[in-house]
Amino acid sequence: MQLYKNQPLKVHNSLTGKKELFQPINEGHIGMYVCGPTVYSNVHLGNCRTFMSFDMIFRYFKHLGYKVRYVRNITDAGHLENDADEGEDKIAKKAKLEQIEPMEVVQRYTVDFHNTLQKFNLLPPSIEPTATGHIIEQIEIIKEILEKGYAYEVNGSVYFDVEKFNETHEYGKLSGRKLEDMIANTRELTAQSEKKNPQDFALWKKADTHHIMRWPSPWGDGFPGWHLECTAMSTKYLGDTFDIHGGGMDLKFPHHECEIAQAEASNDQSPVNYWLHANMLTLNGKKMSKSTGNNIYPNEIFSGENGILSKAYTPAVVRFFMMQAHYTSILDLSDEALQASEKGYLRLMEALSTADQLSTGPKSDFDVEAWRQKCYDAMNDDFNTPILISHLFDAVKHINLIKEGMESISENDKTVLISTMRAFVHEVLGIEHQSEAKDDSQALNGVLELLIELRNQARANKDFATSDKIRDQLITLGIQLKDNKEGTSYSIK
RNA sequence: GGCAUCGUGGCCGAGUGGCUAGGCACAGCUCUGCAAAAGCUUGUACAGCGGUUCGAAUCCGCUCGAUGCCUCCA
Repeated sequence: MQLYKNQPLKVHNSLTGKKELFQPINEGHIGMYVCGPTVYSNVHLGNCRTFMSFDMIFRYFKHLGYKVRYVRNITDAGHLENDADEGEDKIAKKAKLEQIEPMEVVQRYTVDFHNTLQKFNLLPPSIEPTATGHIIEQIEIIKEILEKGYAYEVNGSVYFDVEKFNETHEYGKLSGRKLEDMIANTRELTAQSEKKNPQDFALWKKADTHHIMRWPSPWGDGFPGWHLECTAMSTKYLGDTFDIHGGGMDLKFPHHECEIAQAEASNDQSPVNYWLHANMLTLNGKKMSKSTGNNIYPNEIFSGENGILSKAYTPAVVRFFMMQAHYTSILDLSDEALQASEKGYLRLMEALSTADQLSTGPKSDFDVEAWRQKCYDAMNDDFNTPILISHLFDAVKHINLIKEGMESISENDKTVLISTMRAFVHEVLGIEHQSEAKDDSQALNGVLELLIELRNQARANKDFATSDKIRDQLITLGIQLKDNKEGTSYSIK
């Protein structure tokens, strides 16, 4: 029996603003689309948070036994830089700036994107389609929308007619906006545009003579509008209506609003049942953004080379830090917060390895089954990872108590405890034990055994100068000696 | 200006009508040659002002403040 059958899951649906019981269109199967990055520069940490949140969601679905088709696109064309007429896409601009091919830009930053996500232990999506690989599909959708009368062509560009669409549909339902309000608010400026209304958005843009990224179309050479690719790729791989669409909060309007409009205009059905939005990561209380310069790159955190943090943090620590906040909450990154997370992370990892060595008794002093269900309850409540983690720490406490001989656990409960801990920490949260000085374990282990023996001899001889020297020197190397009743062990940070 | 979200103890961060989330830091205790690690114990916080209620941090209103979107952004 699949887990999902007895673990009812609630998700916060941005479309209704409510937590709803999640029910996939096809039992046991989930189609999920998440807006991926535009690959015109390195991913910053804020991007990573969003993808990490959906990675956790993807992982939990899989853990529950669902078969998930997870589509996350790569935007390698089409995002307009400026308004209307001077429209130029970011990738073309960057390519011109660096005097290289647009596809070189795309390649470089796609590789960076994959490398970074891999460090953060993100699972690859099932399909990672590119915008440039789906130009034909996008053109087809434009044709459909034109046929239905929700778009118009001007000088080789095609625009979506928002006002017309709004007569029969509800533009703004996702972001809680009303078209009348928007019109009332934009009366100033924005004249001399090709668009009938400022709210209209491009489905296809004419490429001027020196525009490098261009494709032929029924309306002349040009390139697709930036909302269209997601409609094309999501419906192609997941169907006209699919279960989940995710993305960053900042994409809610206009991007996702436009996706809904395009899909409804072309095939008259609401494309998505559950819209999920991940909230922003802030730095010094401000949103991280490439354009304002308020950002930090993942590699700067891993290396410690940045002007913001006091030290380096491993990807696992950063991931744990992010998992300690709910995905729908704004999270502020700071050195203090990362330090606190690092300690908590180490304690959790430590408990995970001591759990294996726990000796068992005839009965358990703690209700492992009830605890296990609490972990599921937390995740079933809109993927509440902070609560899950609080329960994991509850288990940490018991593990340590059992180790100290103050509580006991039965063989069976121990097995459940360990497998549940592992499942949630590794499988669902995607947190692995990463330590910097790990790989040379064989030799290092022997050396440490020797040092521990020498130290204990010194202690026996009351030569504390020597024993303390060994202990203190090791701690500066990140190796912690731990004296228990059974002897001395160590852990590497 | 419009729309939206939010304001929780020293810090981070859950929760949401009555039943002290959790992490980190701090303090005391146990352990220790001294420590560290680990364990135990302690913290009555919910922006302000009104209102609803037997009861609100949690619901409603207002005020103040923050953030996001309204132009490309995860």
